[in-house]
Amino acid sequence: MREAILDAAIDVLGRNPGASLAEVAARAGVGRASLHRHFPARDDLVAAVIRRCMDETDAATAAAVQDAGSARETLLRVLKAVIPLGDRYHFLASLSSTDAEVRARYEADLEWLAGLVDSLKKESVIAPEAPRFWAAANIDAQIWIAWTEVAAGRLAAADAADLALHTLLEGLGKR
Amino acid sequence: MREAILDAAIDVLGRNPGASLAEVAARAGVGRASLHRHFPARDDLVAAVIRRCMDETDAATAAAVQDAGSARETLLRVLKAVIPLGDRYHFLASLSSTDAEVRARYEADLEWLAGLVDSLKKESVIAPEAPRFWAAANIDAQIWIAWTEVAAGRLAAADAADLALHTLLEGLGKR
DNA sequence: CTCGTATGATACATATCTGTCTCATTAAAG
DNA sequence: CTTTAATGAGACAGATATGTATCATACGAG
Repeated sequence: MREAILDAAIDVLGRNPGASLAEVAARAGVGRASLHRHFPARDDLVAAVIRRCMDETDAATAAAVQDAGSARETLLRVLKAVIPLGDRYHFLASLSSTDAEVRARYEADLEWLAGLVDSLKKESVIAPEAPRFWAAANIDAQIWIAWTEVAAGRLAAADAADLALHTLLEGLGKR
Repeated sequence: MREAILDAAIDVLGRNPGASLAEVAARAGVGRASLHRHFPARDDLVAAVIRRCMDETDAATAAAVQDAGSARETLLRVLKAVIPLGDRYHFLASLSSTDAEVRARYEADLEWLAGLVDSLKKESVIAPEAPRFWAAANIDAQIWIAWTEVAAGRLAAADAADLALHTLLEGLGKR
């Protein structure tokens, strides 16, 4: 029940952040009153979805990092783990949350990504002259693009992470 | 007057697509009634902003393409011309328009970009094995990232296009 | 200066969304 | 089978945004 509502909210609010709760309830196959029983106010629902999205990406990345040897392998594992969660990204990007906890976690995630960039530089995978935030933004962008292309059916899910990693490190130019 | 309202709408609705027309009018320094005189309904305003954004990007790219020798030079000029229009991108991305004309123009722009990718492949700038839409999506992403970093003050505007082009073609990896 | 037009402020009716409440029904636990 | 809790449907009031209408004022053209 709770889960069905949260899934529906990711889908509906991800496409249109201004959608009504009636739409979310309908998508979840649930009465509007029941939605309010689980999430008294709209903000409660939004906060719960944000928290759930972040929990899932954190868990996915944590599992991916487990006994990964190099930073490059870590990056590839993270891409493989996170690209399928692209709809979560879409949802988070579509909102501008003012919640303090949410903002703090977002900052922490960004800092973790920047730390990964540092490691990649230390291991000579990423060029040292690449700006830190530029690199982090590019990783994010590759995740976004890969998910979009997979969702559109133009790219096989199995190929997505490798293509993203290759593009990120070597670009699209002809050798 | 009209222009001031459209500028305000790009700013306000770009940040928050659900913002009220009162906010747009206030940002424009205009009475709410005057806004309705120029744009009878909300949809009229939104459609006008979309059309204006597309006109500006089309004009910018058309000027950039003027007597550009190679496809690579065309790409660089387009990046230089379009990155400063990032707020227009932000606005367009924040909306999901159902207007037929708007959708048709969007498809046309996308096809133009894909055609540029084809030219880049013919000139051996982009590797032939790079998927067409993947490449186009990456060009879009570089524009987005570059504008974001410039807007955040982390990147000099003069460096943005070159960095974007370099990242697009050669990636972030160490040579 | 005078007239006409555009603007801002305000009031108003309408529509939509939100959150609460009630009630009948259903499903599960005892 | 009985009881209890959860659900769906619907009614309801309040809040907010929208679109229209009115009126006084300021600004510019003639």
